[in-house]
Amino acid sequence: MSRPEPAEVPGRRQTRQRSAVLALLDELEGFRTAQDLHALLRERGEPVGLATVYRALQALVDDGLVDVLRSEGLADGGAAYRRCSPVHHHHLVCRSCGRTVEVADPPVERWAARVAAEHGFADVQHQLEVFGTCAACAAAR
Amino acid sequence: MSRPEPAEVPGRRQTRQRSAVLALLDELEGFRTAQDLHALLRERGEPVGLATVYRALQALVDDGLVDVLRSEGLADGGAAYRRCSPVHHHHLVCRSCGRTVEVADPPVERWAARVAAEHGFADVQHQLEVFGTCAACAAAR
DNA sequence: CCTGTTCATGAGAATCATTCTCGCACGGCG
DNA sequence: CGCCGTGCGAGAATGATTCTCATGAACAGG
Ligand SMILES: [Zn+2]
Ligand SMILES: [Zn+2]
Ligand SMILES: [Zn+2]
Ligand SMILES: [Zn+2]
Repeated sequence: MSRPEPAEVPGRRQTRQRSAVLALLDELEGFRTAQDLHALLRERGEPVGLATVYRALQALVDDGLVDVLRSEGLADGGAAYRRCSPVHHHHLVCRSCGRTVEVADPPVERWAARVAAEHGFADVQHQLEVFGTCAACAAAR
Repeated sequence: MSRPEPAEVPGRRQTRQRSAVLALLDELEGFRTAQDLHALLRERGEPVGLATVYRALQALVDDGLVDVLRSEGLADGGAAYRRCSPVHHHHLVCRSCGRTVEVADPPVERWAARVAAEHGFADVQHQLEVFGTCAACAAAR
């Protein structure tokens, strides 16, 4: 279905490893840790060094093609990555399988800016994530 | 001024170290890392083992007396802790000094529940933090 | 107050995700 | 085809947090 692959960013070389990481992320529905991705690539016969996976993910995050989640909602103690749309959005994440839905909430955007201004804060950013158990996982237990 | 110290939770022993950690948190305005707190206690002549600081903080978080922030907004790679009120709230945090204001946003509470329900998610939780530069830090640069 | 049981402490080792080091391979370009 | 600079990978290094385990303190009962 979705295979837009605007994976071309000037200054970055296109290598087998980087393409493999992005291709894998394109197929997965939810957030996955770097180590998960590394293991999956290895299983598929696309051997990529762990350090390279981290580097590729970092580059993708910098280029805005991938979102990173550090909250404790998922993964015991590691960051999780997901191929996301480049427009501002938030996530509704399944705690047990990682399945994720991108959601937008215009009201919270304004609210964050307003409350920050009221308290004299500048340079405002916000971070909003919703965690839960998806229907499939709820049924499977 | 504020010295309510409801530090009594059944099943937990009251020790010098635990009291010291909570007392220190009561005086600080913003989020601090475990290692920061450890160093501060040491400077004050209240020597507490680092492992104990971690254990005390964990207990306080479990008891709902302290909030923990894992986002990358503050502290390079570590969790930060703060004495917070026990009612549900969110944070407006200064990226540079850690100063924090507790804020409430009823609308987002309803929004989170609704959007989760629409997608078949149960057991919903949410997490919202706002980061910025406070007036004092903005002036100081 | 005295005493035993139980839980907390702390120094250091262990864990674990992530990053760094550095020699080697390869992409892109002339 | 051959160069230059970047990307790769294996393993070491880092850094926060947790674990281990022997010792010491809290607290209920007597
Ligand atoms: Zn699920
Ligand atoms: Zn937003
Ligand atoms: Zn500030
Ligand atoms: Zn809320």
